Amino acid sequence: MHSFTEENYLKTIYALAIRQEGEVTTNALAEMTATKAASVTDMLRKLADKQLIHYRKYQGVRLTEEGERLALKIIRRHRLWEVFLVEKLGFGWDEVHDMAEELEHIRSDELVERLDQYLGHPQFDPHGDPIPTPAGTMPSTGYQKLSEVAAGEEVCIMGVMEHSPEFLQHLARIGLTLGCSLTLREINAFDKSLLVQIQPESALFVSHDVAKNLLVA
Amino acid sequence: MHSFTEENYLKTIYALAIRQEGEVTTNALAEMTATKAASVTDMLRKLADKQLIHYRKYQGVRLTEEGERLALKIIRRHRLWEVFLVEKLGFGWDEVHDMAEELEHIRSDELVERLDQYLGHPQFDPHGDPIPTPAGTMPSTGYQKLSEVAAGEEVCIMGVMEHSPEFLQHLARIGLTLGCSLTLREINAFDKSLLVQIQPESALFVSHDVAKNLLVA
DNA sequence: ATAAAAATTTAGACTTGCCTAAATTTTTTG
DNA sequence: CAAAAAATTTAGGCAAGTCTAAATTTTTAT
Ligand SMILES: [Mn+2]
Ligand SMILES: [Mn+2]
Ligand SMILES: [Mn+2]
Ligand SMILES: [Mn+2]
Repeated sequence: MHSFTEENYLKTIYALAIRQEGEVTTNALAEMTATKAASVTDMLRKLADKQLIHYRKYQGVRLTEEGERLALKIIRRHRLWEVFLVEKLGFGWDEVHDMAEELEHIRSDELVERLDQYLGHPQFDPHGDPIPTPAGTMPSTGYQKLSEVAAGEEVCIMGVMEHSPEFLQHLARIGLTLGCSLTLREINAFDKSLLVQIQPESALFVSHDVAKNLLVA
Repeated sequence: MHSFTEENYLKTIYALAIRQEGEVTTNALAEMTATKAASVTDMLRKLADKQLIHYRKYQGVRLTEEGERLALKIIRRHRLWEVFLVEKLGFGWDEVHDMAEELEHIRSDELVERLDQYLGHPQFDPHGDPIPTPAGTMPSTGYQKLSEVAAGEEVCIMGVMEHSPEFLQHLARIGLTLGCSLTLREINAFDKSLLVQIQPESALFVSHDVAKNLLVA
């Protein structure tokens, strides 16, 4: 079987690989896992030995098919537990990440599939992220970042790219929630902040930092 | 914080301490944790340093107040997760122990208390074991072992002292379930097996090994 | 095209939890 | 009560995962 640590590395490699095309670097992994580059190198050798990654010294790293299958399995568990915590136990979407980070390592396929059924086979987690299939494929969403939308368009908030409690609580404070539809009125040339309209009466400014972490359709 | 391993040792010390009065021995712990005596000694020194146990070399070990509080906290989590797995996910009582063994280490008091509420504050787990209070006390049940009941008495099955799938599945096979009431007809002098009557029509023999693992009231 | 800078790997060490073998203490027994 | 047996602890080591410091490779800049 695989250790918690190995599972976390696979998940992190997967996340970094989709964020920026190409091979994932040692330093990027060190930053994400809050360890040092030397420790990452040790683990990469181990994962390569287990055929979970393709690894060439100094050249970066890429998941093998088996590695990606495993990464998606962990992500599926994480997101299903997040749905459980929000839908059944009544936690806020800003509170569930750390608990799911532990629950995702509980080793039972039967448990995950029963949980999925109990939750009614949800397609998305509380942050709008798609839940991988039991077979190990990631459903694709056609979402784009709010920061890439053209002025004048009307869109609906479908997900977030950042899961920190700070960001999620900030969204709540300025009145943005999942499912909320809005019209992009203006894009400020100076700081790239956006003027968005939610209600007919009320408009608000959204910073570029926020807009690039909001997924819309 | 405490490691999974430390938490498991505390739980095991608690379990051994109630089974046989007095100090818990190194060998007993080694057997229960499926490790060697030398490893147990290492861990006992560590738990004593953390003031979780009273430990005198060669003399055995006993939980401190803080150690017992912690042990009961882990047991509470274990039993609440077992209720969840059986009541909400539909697992059998013979399938849930190993999963609960992992879930009990998820570090969030808020999670446990919300789970408790979601489950309707259950008093007993699927095996009839009482669930410790949030304050850290173990509710006492007046149950006795079926092997200690006198012939002629009518009793109700309230719990089991053994959680292995083998034992629980055997109970199902011979037709005994939690809550099932029965009359003890005879005690066989040769092998201490018991003749018990469930339905007016049907009686069955129960071995001493089974009877001493059944709790009744 | 080199030299400097940045990224990465290697070397050597630490912690946790476990092991085997040997030493020590306690208990049992003749 | 002394010798043998049993229980326990100590000594020394191993694997996983981490670290710092030093060496090596790759990238960037002059
Ligand atoms: Mn999350
Ligand atoms: Mn999520
Ligand atoms: Mn159990
Ligand atoms: Mn139980």
